[in-house]
Amino acid sequence: MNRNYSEKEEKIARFAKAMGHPARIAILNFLANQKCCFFGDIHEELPIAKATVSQHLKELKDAGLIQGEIETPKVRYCINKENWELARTMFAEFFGQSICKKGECKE
Amino acid sequence: MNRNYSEKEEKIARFAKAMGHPARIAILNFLANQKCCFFGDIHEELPIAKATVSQHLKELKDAGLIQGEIETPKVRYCINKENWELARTMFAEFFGQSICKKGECKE
DNA sequence: GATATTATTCGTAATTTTGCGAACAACCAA
DNA sequence: TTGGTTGTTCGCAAAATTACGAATAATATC
Repeated sequence: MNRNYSEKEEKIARFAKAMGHPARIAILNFLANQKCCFFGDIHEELPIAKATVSQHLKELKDAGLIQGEIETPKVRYCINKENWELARTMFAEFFGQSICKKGECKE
Repeated sequence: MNRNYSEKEEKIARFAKAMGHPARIAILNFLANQKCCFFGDIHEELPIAKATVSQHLKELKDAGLIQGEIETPKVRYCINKENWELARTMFAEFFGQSICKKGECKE
């Protein structure tokens, strides 16, 4: 047992964890395509109770991937563009790592 | 409450969930850079017990991101290149979605 | 056969996640 | 003031996740 996790590792894991549920992926898809973004519209799209939708939205918000603002009596949700870009970059870099670049992988 | 989740949504969520822990990100980083890939080497890199490492490896394997083969008495782990590519593509597509392309997002 | 090496599996505990309905809060309208 | 609409929060239950040490399996070596 040796090193701890780097901040980068923690960060990408945080994003990934937030994306680790189909409902949250569906929400992000929905918001990314901007078919409007009130809570009710999101809820309508999903096969789960509103309390559960609210919970998923909170997790996405806590992870920084979305943001919400009150437009009484509704709440408008949107992608957090800054962090969306950050996540895009981090995942691209992560998967962009060259495999076996040193030819150490036998096969 | 309306539609169910698409297979694509389920799939990307599955990948994301597997990546949703710093230890598993660290493992993937390690393997992607091929500093060798025996269980012991991976365990050495991480601040957790071997039983826990084994569990994380199992989850990554179940998600399809890695594969392992026995080279008695050791076990060699590697990135599953096919699914790694699939994941790379899916995440790129996911984040590549244009935001507010229809100009519906006020701000 | 006895022992050493390597990694998985078992059993267990603590915590987190997921999900729901009911209750609540905030505001507007009648 | 009494409702009506919209979402969040509360309280709870079931299931999954994370973690560990001990036990086990599989194979080599003495």
